[in-house]
Amino acid sequence: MQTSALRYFLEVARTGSVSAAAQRLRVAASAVSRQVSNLEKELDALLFERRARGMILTQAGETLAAYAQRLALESEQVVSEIRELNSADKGLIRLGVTEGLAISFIPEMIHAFRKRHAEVAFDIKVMSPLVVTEQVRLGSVDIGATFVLTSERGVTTHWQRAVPTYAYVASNHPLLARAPVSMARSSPIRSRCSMARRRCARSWTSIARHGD
Amino acid sequence: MQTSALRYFLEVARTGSVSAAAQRLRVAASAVSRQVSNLEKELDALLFERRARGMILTQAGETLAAYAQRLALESEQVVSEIRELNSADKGLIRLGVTEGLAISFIPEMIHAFRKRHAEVAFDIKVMSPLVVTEQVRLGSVDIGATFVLTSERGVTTHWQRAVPTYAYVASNHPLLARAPVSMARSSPIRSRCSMARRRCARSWTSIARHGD
DNA sequence: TGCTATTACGACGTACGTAATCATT
DNA sequence: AATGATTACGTACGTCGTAATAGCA
Repeated sequence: MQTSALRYFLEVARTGSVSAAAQRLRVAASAVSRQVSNLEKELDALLFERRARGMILTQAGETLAAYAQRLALESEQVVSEIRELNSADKGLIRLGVTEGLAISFIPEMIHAFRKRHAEVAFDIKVMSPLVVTEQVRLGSVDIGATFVLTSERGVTTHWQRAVPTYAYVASNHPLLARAPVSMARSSPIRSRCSMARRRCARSWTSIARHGD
Repeated sequence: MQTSALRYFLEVARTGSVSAAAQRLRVAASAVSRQVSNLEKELDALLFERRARGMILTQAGETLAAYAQRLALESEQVVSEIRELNSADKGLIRLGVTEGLAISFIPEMIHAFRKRHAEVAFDIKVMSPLVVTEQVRLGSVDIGATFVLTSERGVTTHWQRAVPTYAYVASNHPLLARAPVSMARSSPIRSRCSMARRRCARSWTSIARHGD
């Protein structure tokens, strides 16, 4: 992942000797010596003091060693992060959806998808629209489904379609007097009180994924 | 400084296109494509989604891009830090010394050294022993000279020698009654009051440099 | 003389560019 | 067709290892 010059250099800094570093790295001493030398030429600075019994870091060397050390750790970390990313998520798609979609729309979609890809599992979380976009951006979910989102940085809208939207109000609500309404039985969930369903507007349902 | 694979990858991530990245990097598109492909093989993860109009980062790609971005900045910073380190300090040696040495010991040493290397300048700062070791560790001075320092992390003692140490007291001080003393004229600096010089013990004068 | 780092040089590998090939619209 | 990514292939440059050389106790 990182350039071999820095790996060689770092090993020399650790062991204090070109030959010892070469042994650990399982390469010829000349290779190590050359890489260190190239590094010094590129940086236009001496990295080591050459002493009879080995190499001692100069100030510039100390600076570079501290950097290389940090870099080695971070790179290690990032690589393993990426590795587990695509092994853990293989066959698992995490969805973040708003309440309405979780009931009606998404289950059908998943059902259809799993007919063709039975090996894929879904993890569905229900959340508010704002949280959906946030989770998408953070990468906590792979795909978000929500109502119109004003274009958000870090989130790409990949698909959207219009769906009918309704307002549920009590049957004696004043709003019912102001426009034509289509009455309907309330859904089982809301059966405790009598409701009227009124068409309001077309709203956009969006499927969004983490992106630019 | 950093591997070209990451530079290429980062440019593709920025521009969202292999050909655009190649143009900016002034290399063939095939070279860029190959490096990205190699990176994907090495990490065993897809970094981009290939779309008709270009390349879009996957989650793994986002992770790597964030890392590569940070790395690019840090590496830039370290390189310039090292560059200015050895250009500014060329021919200038910053010394941190304690008071006594600044008067008697160091000037002679510098004088002798400059007979052979007239092009080297010295910047002498007088400070307390504790501060000397601290400044050495921080790299604020190149070389510190002080009395015995208990072994300090981050500071290497390169040279030390025994020097006679004296206590100066007023000539009528009670201490003078308790042991043999060798009287001496006070130094010009201290000529305002009459002093007696008394040998106390051998103390170690140390030359220390920033190191391990 | 023994230890270590560095340079010389031939062999191999990697990265590049040109050009042909895919894939998508 | 047109745009953009990828693959094929020959060349050039870089890196390696062996071996010779140089610097320091």
